[in-house]
Amino acid sequence: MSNKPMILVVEDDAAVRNLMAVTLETRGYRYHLAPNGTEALIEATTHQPDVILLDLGLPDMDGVEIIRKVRSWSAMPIIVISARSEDSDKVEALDAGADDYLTKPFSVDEMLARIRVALRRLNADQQAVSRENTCYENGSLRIDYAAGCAWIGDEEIHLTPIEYRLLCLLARNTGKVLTHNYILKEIWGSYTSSEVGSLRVFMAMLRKKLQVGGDAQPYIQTHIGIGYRMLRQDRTTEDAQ
Amino acid sequence: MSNKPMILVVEDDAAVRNLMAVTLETRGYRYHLAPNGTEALIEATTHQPDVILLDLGLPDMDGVEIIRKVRSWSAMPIIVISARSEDSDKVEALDAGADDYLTKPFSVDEMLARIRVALRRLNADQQAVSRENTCYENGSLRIDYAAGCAWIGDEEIHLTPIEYRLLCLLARNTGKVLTHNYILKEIWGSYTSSEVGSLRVFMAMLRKKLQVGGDAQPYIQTHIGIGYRMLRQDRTTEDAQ
DNA sequence: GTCGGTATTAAAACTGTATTAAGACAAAAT
DNA sequence: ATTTTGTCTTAATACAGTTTTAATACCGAC
Repeated sequence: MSNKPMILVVEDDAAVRNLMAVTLETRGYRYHLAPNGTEALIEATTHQPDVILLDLGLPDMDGVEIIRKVRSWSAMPIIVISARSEDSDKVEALDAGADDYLTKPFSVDEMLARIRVALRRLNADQQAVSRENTCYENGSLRIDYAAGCAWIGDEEIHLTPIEYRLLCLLARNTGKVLTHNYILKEIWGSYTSSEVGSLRVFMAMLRKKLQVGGDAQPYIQTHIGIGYRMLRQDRTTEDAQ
Repeated sequence: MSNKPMILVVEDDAAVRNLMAVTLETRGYRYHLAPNGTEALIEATTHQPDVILLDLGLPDMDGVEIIRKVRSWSAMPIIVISARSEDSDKVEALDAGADDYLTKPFSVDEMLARIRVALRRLNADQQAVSRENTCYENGSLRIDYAAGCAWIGDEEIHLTPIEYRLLCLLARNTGKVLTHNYILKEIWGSYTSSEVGSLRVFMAMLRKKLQVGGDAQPYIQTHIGIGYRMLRQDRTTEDAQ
């Protein structure tokens, strides 16, 4: 399938046909139109659409016939759109091979949703592709916020919860000086003077852990009497050599 | 698939539930009944139905939630049967992963026809879909989502429903740290009733079962104070030797 | 040299975790 | 109905990792 899914619209009413065309176009679909059964079958074979939207009330051919013919050589999704709302009609079309059945008048949103169902089934695994870029990179330091892990180069560094949150806080404010009080409030919620000692211990720990594999880049800078700052390290050690 | 297709009916109204049971039985289907979301999830994993008929108005859980949860480990057909006829409800359910949407009151014949559509597609998929689409592999661990089974090497490991869903959840998020709360919400639905203690027991169980046949790869990693993570184990034990 | 603020280290206190076993519970079989 | 089988939860124990506390060494400024 190319980037945009292709929909074949089989509908004899020109007004409805055009409405569908506009709707599909604005939603990012490609489409072909067929006003009758004969052309529908030709279009279906020549353009190999991803989904067929099929009106049953066609002038030249019974809609169920079309379903059977298409089904004889293809399993492409067929969504019937029909004015007939009798159970027998639905059952007949569905048993002939249709995948879905919408009765007129129908909601455009519902139709689009059912098209998405058909497309989703076509390539079930393609939906997982859209993955956010949740990574932070700085020098050879990399943080994957989604995974909740950090690496120096290729080596993962194990961080305790407080260490990890501290690193994230510094990373999100790279270049900014964060005061002791601000950090304590962000990490511990509240602060007392005695807790500054803990902060220092964690900073020492972080710095030590950020030095694995001979990576001696000074990520964390001390600002005496104020707080700490994460420095931007654009060149990695690999690049520098 | 065995001789008779298995349908899971999720419906809180006992009268409707029984009506469905009778209908399905006379048409030659096997069935299981679930009056709420929690039991629905258990049934879905234990009996591996061919189709789920899902009422959205359940007492304990939002129906769309159930769709999402089931979709996280299975592609089994889900036909929603709901009293809500709003477009937005339909779109939400369909986009969450439902395959079809029927509004009450509905025709029994139409329902049966739409079940046949789902079953027909299931058969087609099972012939067409290759193993890679439905299988997860990591080291010598293999999960077949379609079959609902897991293996270490050539040895199948028997998993209880919760264990299986837990493993799938971890597998789907290989490399990511999943928090306790997230896991509890995904598996149990709500994390107020159950406690982290149960989760720990299941994790211990899973780890033990993943160690059959001298395969001592550490698949599941603990992140203290946070949660768990499934590690990628690219080299299998066979390859390593 | 002394002083304020800081880095580093080690051990104590604490919290969270693995594991086991026993009891509760539900489904299937007799 | 009753037993059997299997699963899930709860509770108890020992254990590991994390965080804090405290003690010592450091560095620059005055």
